[in-house]
Amino acid sequence: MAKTSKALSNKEPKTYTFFEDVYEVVRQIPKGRATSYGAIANYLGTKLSARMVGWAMNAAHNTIPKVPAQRVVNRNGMLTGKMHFETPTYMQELLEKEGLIIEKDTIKNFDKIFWDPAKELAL
DNA sequence: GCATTGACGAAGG
DNA sequence: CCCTTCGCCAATG
Repeated sequence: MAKTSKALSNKEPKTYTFFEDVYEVVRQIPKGRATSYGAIANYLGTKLSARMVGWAMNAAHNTIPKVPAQRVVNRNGMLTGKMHFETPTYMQELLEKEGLIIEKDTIKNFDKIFWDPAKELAL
């Protein structure tokens, strides 16, 4: 699990395990909850590279079904990636529809709705 | 093949 | 408390 693309650089760079793992976790985030890149990275064992999670999300735009990336924000609860959506406001709208409260591009009560995969999915 | 960048995060000043 | 720097790994120029 969580193998790097280098490890499987056979000639089919489509088996991005790391990316798929990220998508899988993100899709399991319950409605009305949110998590951070670092939390996912921590769950995947690459906590020192939370940036890779964000990088994975960048490619998530082509995945089917679409990954609810709006539920993934930075450790501050800020919608840093909203600019990568179809529209800069789409991310916030989706979250608000799920019952979350966004204030100044930041999720209110983020510490309460925070969903930690390493804890909730804790195996 | 080296330098820069990036949807992050923790630490230091 | 705000801002800067460093680390991490992969992709891109």
